[in-house]
Amino acid sequence: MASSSATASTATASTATRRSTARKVRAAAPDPRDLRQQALADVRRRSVLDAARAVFFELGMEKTSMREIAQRAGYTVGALYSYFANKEEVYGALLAESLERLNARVQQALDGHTDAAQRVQRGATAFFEFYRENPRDLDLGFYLFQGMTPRGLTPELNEKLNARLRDALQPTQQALQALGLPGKRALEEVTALFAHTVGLLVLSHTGRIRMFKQASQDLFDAYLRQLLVRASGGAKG
Amino acid sequence: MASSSATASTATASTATRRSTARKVRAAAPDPRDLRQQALADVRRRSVLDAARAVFFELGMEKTSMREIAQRAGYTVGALYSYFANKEEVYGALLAESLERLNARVQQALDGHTDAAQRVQRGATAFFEFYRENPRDLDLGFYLFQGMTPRGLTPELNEKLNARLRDALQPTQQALQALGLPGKRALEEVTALFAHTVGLLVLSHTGRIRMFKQASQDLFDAYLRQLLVRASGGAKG
Amino acid sequence: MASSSATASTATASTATRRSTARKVRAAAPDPRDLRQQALADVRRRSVLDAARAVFFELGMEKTSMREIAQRAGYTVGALYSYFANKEEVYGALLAESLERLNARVQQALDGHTDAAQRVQRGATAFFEFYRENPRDLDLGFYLFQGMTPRGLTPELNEKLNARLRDALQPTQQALQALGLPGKRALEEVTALFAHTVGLLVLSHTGRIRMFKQASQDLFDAYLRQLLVRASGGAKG
Amino acid sequence: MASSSATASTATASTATRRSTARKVRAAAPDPRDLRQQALADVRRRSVLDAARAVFFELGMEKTSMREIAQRAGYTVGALYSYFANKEEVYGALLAESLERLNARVQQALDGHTDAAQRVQRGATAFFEFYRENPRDLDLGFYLFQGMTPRGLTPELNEKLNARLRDALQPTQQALQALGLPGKRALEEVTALFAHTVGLLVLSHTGRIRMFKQASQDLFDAYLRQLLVRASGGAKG
DNA sequence: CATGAATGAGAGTTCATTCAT
DNA sequence: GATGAATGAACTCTCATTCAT
Repeated sequence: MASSSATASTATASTATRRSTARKVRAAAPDPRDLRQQALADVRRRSVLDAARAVFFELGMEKTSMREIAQRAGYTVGALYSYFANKEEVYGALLAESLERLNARVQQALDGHTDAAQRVQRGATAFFEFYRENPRDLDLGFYLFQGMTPRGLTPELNEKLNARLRDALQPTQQALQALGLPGKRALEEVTALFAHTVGLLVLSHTGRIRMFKQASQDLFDAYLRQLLVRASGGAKG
Repeated sequence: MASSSATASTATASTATRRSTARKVRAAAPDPRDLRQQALADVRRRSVLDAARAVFFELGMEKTSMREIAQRAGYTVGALYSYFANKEEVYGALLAESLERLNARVQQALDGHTDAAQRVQRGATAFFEFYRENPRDLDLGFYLFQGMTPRGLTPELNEKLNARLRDALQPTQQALQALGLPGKRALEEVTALFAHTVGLLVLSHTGRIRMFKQASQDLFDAYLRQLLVRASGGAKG
Repeated sequence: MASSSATASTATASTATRRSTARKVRAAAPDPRDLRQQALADVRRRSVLDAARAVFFELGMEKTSMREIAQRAGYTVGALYSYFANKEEVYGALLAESLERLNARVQQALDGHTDAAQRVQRGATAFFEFYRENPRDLDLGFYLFQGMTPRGLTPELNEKLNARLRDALQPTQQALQALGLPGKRALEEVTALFAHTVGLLVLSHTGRIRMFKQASQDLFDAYLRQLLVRASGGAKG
Repeated sequence: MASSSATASTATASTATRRSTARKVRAAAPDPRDLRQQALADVRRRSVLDAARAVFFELGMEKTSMREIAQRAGYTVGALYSYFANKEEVYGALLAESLERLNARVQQALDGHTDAAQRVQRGATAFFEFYRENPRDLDLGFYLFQGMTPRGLTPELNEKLNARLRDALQPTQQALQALGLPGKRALEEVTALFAHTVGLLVLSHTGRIRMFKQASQDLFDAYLRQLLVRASGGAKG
């Protein structure tokens, strides 16, 4: 499974960015006291993140401030900076979380289904619906790549997030191959599917689709039907 | 052509938003002095808009401030408020302008071409390329519908902008009908095309497409090819 | 009548403050063209004042701006400065007007009444009710003496306004004398009456009287009754 | 005494308005460090208030700005917002303070005096003199109820301030009852006294009393004398 | 006389971030 | 690790007033 190793990646990264934590480098025999500290820190970091998500989902990007997050989390402003180097690291962590939820949703949709066509259908739909139902998660992704300063999105973080995004689409890609599409074609189709999905969501989210008196769900279904026709027929594209 | 009359609409509206202009109502015989005043005002408003566009294209949405625009335009901050009631009205005007450029580009691409398939191909491609080449114009459209407060985007302005956007896609829609698609199907296809385009552009713009090692142009071409197959074949969708 | 000469004072003053009106000093034989100009100017000045009053009564002191007044009057901002040297002169004129209305109201209440006790009662009540019904007129008076810069309230204007205020109270004072109070005592009583009235109005206006669960009208009536007892009985105070 | 417990109320409230203080709830054993922090905070808040009062008493309401207060207090503008949520909260605190001083003054004047007539005389005079000597304290009260936006004067604060104002007049009211006036009558008289006082002060403050060539002190004394006659005689009003 | 663009100062408020304690 | 006061720069917007035309 493509995501088997990636699942843990965000968790291990969770405290890596902490500043000025003079942890002694010690290869083996982890001090139990350190472990408890670490666990505590993770719990607290998570509680900050929960607050951040709540604020962000309620008030949106513009109105989300460190003050507001701190207040909601029951911390003081300064305390946040023990867990996150800056505001954008908070967003980075939120996005990472969001991608985990996305992957979980997709996995769940596929669980127990082996038929390739069904896997395409179910995987893609889960992806689409996740974002349609949670438009703030879409915002999150956009902010990171539009508004963030370089330090907010390090190449490493970027690659990690990309990997998780690919993970969410990979089952669909593999199912397309199972249907007979060559690897290259399967990649193309999954990318196009991704783009189509994002486009529909953006237009739906901004109310731009209504202007054509169309529903995003219908359009998505139509696209998916054609994709399956192409894939099953093994069309040359 | 749907856009023939609409082209001028934004231009005449350009000074309509100015506050406290208590011009006496005079039915006929436009005072040449008034005309010159009006022209001057338009020139100045345009120069502010030019500055705004420059700042916006350079620094992006977040970093664009009234101060910055004023400085670039060679005005004081207060002076801007003679031309625009608030910051969001500036954005509104920028977006209106942008849509005019988009329409011009599409019209130009279609000019002299009568073959329906060619018109689909040229119109859609012009649309796509306009935004691919000018990603900030895409941002503009997004901002207005995500971050704007109610007063920034009045329902009237919203409808006007929507209309211009539809104008840019209508030639394609009509060409699809000319190819044999029923009206309803043509509308669906043009909406899907629009969504696909936006999706590709967003992913391309945020670098998310590279992650699949794909080029947005190729994907767009592929989508267009399929669309033409569907349209020419009169497929049931 | 105390106000006989004063009635015209504000009218003649109305255009005296205009700046840069290079009217030739000419003792006699007024040029009919000048007269017409003058009349026109007065009409326009009045229309500005009407707008100012409307704005002020609607929006209150804080929200009343030259912009707003100009807009309401159908003039541009700059034009106001042809009629008034500055904002505070507008307020001064408004207050003068207000005092004229006050005097008219008092005169009307007294009209045809010759009984001294009745004159005290009617004159004082008219005064009280004028301000109770038009609290903005009270604001006007306060602003001038609290917030105005020296240039706004010249000693001359101050004296003129004071005179009109005295005019409004003088009938009451004279009636008190007619009831038998010596001049000094009548002055004291009318001043005290004035203070009491203002106090009640201020408390009523700011909602401070409700806190004692009292109505200003009842308290005023009670005060007036005692005053009449004192005056009629010729008490020693 | 009605005000015995109320005296401390404003003091304890002094830090209650601070934002985002996420102090853990701890029933007993107040951490001495917390106490010191708290004390420090109170000292600083007080120093801001002192600066605000100084600025306000010097420049008046209109010219008092957050910038000016910050400068005088030796803080940056932003720092003020740690202590007060907005400008009007500063005024609210100033008024609360002012009312404390008023009450102290009245209490001191009454201290040790048991004769009812004397208590009326001394209590009322202390009230009058406090505001005559400190006209800015009068302004403070007026501003809050004229210019403040809703959020500046919450109903709770309003009630608290009203209560303190009543406290300052209650001794007089009770003394009037001790002199034989029924409760209702005592309330009426104290309200009328209050109104009379305010009226005299306003006129004195704005210079309108001089116009009658009267001194506010004399008028106040005369009013008080009559009041005592009424109260002692038990007149029906 | 009237215009209306422009000034320039100033308003209140918000914010991410820092740092002594 | 946590506090919370403080910074300092930034923000949008408003205003009375001036002045070339």
